[in-house]
Amino acid sequence: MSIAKTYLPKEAEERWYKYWLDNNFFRSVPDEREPYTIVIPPPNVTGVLHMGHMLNNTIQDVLIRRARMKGKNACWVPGTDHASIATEAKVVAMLKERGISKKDLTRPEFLDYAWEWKEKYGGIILEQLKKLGASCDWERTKFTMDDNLSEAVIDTFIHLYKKGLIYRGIRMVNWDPQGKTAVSDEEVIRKEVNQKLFYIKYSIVGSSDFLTIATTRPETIMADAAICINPHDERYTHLHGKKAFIPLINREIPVILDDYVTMDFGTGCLKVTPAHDLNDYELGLKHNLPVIDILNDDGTLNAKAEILVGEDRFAARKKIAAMLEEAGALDKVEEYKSQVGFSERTNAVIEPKLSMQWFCKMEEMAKPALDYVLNGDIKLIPEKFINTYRHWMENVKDWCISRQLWWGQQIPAYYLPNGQYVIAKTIEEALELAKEQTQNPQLTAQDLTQEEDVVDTWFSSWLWPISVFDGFKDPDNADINYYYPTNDLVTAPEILFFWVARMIMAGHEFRGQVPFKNVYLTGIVRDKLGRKMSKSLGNSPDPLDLIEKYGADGVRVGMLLSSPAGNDLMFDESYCLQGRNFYNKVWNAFLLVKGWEVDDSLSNPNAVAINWFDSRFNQALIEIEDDFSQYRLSEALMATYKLVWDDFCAWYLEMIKPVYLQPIDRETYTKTIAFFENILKILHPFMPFITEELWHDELFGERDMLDSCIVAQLPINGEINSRLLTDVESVKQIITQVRSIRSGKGMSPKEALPLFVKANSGIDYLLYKAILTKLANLSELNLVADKVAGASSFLVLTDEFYVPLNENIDVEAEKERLQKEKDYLIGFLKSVNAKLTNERFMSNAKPEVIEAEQKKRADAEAKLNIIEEGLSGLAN
RNA sequence: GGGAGUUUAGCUCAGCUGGUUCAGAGCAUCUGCCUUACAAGCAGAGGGUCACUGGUUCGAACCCAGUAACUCCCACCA
Repeated sequence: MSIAKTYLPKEAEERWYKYWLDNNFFRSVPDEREPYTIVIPPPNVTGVLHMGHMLNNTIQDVLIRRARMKGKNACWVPGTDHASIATEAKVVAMLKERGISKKDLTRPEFLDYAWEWKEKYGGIILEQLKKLGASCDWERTKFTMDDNLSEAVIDTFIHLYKKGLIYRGIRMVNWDPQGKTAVSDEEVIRKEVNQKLFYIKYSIVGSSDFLTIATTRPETIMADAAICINPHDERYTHLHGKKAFIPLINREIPVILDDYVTMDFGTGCLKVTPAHDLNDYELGLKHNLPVIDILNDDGTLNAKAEILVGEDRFAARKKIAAMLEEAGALDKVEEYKSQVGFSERTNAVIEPKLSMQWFCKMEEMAKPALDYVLNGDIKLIPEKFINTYRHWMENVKDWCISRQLWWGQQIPAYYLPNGQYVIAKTIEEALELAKEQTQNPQLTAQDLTQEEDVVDTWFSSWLWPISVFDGFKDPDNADINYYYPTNDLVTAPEILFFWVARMIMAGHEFRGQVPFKNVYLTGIVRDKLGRKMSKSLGNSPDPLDLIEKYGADGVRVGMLLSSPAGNDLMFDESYCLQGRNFYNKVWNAFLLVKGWEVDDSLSNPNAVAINWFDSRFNQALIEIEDDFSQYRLSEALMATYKLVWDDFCAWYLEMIKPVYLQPIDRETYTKTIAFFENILKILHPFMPFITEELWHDELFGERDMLDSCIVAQLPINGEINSRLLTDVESVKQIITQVRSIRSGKGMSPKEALPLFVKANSGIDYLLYKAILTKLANLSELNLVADKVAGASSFLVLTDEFYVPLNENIDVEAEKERLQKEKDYLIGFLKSVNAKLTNERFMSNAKPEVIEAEQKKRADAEAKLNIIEEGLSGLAN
């Protein structure tokens, strides 16, 4: 059992990261080079690295490092998002632990705690990104509540208000009773939930009749304003105009008619609860019904409920069911599945709630944002998302931008004593405006109160590509002029709408330009059973553990190996293992080359191998470039993987490697090192750590330290000798065939075999004698004019190969093999001939297709000839 | 309910404008090897009714229609 050679030591990752930082590799300032810019999708400041981040940031790092190596001025701007609800919730929880209640704090006191929290825990995720090797320009790190970024939020709010795009109004909004704030439609996650459908009897006033309604929310009956039935529903029309008693509280409500009610759902009767359901609200408006809001902001029942006051809505639901049962008003209860909205940030069940909020009109801004994508100014990768994007942009609704929180940018609205308000950046400006508006010069700042609400977090992150370059305060500064529009945005499809689309709107609105040219939408990371990774399932590996186990390079390669754009990625640790094995392979190839001793007196016997690999490398490079240009990162990586593992290690190094302990000639040595350098260059974006480590070895000579990352200038249009490439493919086949014969006969690889060639194709196999001899382990290689009797044989193209063995060959088996091949060729020729004699084929097919078929026929005929000769030879 | 997407080897995926009668890759599997770079490896091998049914075509994994299964997005049926 041999002991595995070591791979990249763990401390090396930290060492090289520090080296990059110390040498300012990631630092970017505007210069005369072409810029390449990515702004990071800012992770929540409360967040810790998860697998989605790993994928996302690996992709960004590959793109940015590649651009940097190609000589562009690559700038990756990192930062975090203040995430109002999530952060405020964490701070409240922290305060609770310390025995402090948010209620007892003033706004500034609370914010002090929040900042304290942010300073303490806010940088964790960015530190984690460094472990992955992320080459961000850390000096540019931004936070969505940095002074300039917050100021930009206020300025844009005022700008949009002045433009008439922001308004205030009472609307039914999605209320998060846990965060005690409104959230936007996009922040509501609908999930199917098993519920109960309660059938409740409402007795008709002045009669023994009753109506039964079905509801999932019996706790809201106290907020009922009417019972609605379909005007065509003959079961109930006689009750129209009558009144019914709400059970338990015995309040009278009217029975009304509306087409909205579906006759065949439930009982065909609908309880109308305008305060707690959007449809009911609209129905209420239509029928002029009162709005009775029985819920407090935290989801408990208020005094208007009359009963169960102070109880939580879910507790109340259970209790009221029991009470109804006792009162004989509960007809039955059925199991029922329905969609329930949950808060994206707190996971609380969303309550539709009528409240005064601030809104941003979207329609006007959506149009140009849609056009950018439709006309290709912004490319979505993969393209299939264009449809979804279009659908959303064409049906866009106004955006509720106010949040009843403290952590965030406070809305710059100031209320006057008369209830009116003014919008201004400062209280001084507000006072001036207020005096003007009220014609009252006596007003003082004390008369004004600023709006308590803050804006939605997305109202700051939609400015991100501009605000990170300070493009609001100073719209003509050197950074924004140089870096904006940015190049690629890499993000998850789930935030296409509430982030990507809005950034495009903001880009147009505030700079008249797209914010980025390409949007690469990654897949969702799932486990290998296809389940989304989540804390509750416990199926998400800790990325830092993976890095510990497989190395950052291994994990990066693992993430990329199976993540085509837009397709979800079924993550499995075995990919990381494959990544680790890969960089270990590179490491070992390095050890091999490193161990060679050069003898300058030797001449170079490897010209063919060197020329071949040179061509092969240039060919692969074109393929890799092409994959990258189409953002096919996993394919680019796989092409690189095969080039390195198969072509370089398995074939090239085996071709040229000298016998153990023998020296190598200078030319082969130099060329091989040059190849290796190129390989390190193409590997670097994928595996920055090991390539950096190897790059600095003395094997590759003295070099300017700073050059080590900027390894540009690959021979993109290098020469490709295609004849050599195809001939070597034949040579490889010959080698495989000989090995296969050996393995089929149970012979040791050490046993050398003779090989006789009857070359019909014109390939000069003597050119490849050294390679064939070495890799196929031949005792001799001879060209012959005639068939060799009694030998194992095989065909490559139309060339015949004979391996005489000591034992006699099995004539019958050989006959059978040849016969099989003959049958195949005959069938094949039949099909080719069928085409070539088909008039329609000849007249419809493209000339090059016909030509190809003709060549196929000629080749097959030649082969058939050889096989027939072989067969007749055996017959004798 | 509306829209989009997927279905190719055990697994994850390629397959560009339709053009071989072995439909490709990586991983996994099987067999043989501790051959002095690498057992985290080397050599060899096996593995597929391209979801199903029809159609168009000289020719279909690819185009069209239908069916089935799965996934995602959007949507107010209590």
